[in-house]
Amino acid sequence: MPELPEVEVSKMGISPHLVGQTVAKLTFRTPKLRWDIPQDLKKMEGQVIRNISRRAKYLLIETDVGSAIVHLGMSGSLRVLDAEIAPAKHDHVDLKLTNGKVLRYNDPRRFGAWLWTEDGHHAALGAMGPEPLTEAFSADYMAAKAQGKRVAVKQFIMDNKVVVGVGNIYANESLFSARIHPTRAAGSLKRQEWVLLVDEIKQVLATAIKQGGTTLKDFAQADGKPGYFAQELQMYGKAGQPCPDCGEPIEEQKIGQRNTFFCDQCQL
DNA sequence: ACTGGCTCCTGAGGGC
DNA sequence: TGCCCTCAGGAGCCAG
Repeated sequence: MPELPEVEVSKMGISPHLVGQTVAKLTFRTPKLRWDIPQDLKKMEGQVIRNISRRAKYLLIETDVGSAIVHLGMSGSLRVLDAEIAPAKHDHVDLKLTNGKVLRYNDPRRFGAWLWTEDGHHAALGAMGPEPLTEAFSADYMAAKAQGKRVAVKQFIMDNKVVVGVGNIYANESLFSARIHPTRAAGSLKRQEWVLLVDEIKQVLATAIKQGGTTLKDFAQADGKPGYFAQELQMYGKAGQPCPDCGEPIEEQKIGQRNTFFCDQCQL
């Protein structure tokens, strides 16, 4: 399940292979992923890739005539390969370069997306909260935004309109690190608790990106598993196991259709 | 304006 | 060994 760190690591992994290269051909082996794949993407053919950028969990492959907007969904991955290598199962998109390489998109569950924008705008990119690793994502911002909200704090920090890029795994982990109970109403957190939580979210995301950075060769996490950060996880997927802090069994509960792991003793 | 629930898809994993 | 059933999960969309 690519979360923001995985997307960032993917960006760092593919950028050196793509930027400055010319697109030879785009091939789609499925008409749709999460949404229909727009034929306009073929306008990239013959264009030079100027830059790869990231907004939330979307990657933008930028050319002078427009940009491909790529989302990895929960099982998507990007690899740069020799173009002669035959596509495998679930290899849905090829972006072939004139230098004999191909950017290949694999996505078993097809929750991902390839979209097209000519002016940098797209409905998928609209109405999003700040990036978590910028100063705009602060305790003051969150305290103000959460005022009067009764929604569970876990759902709140996973809401892209509040802040982008905090997925289920990192929401669980950062709430434990901040010792805040996931079912608390977002509006009930004291300012000091936002200070702690915001700090933990930033830290856990930054650490995960750094970990990914040490294994850049494997930037494409093709399976749905947590990946390189797995050994760092304290809560996620550990129901029944002892809390690393107090030893009480870790609880599991659905919050907003999402599996949630927490320690009833430590998280208040 | 808020909030909760549904939906897409397929592989993995549990039960028998 | 193998089949069948259930479920996870990002995020847009819809209904109440």
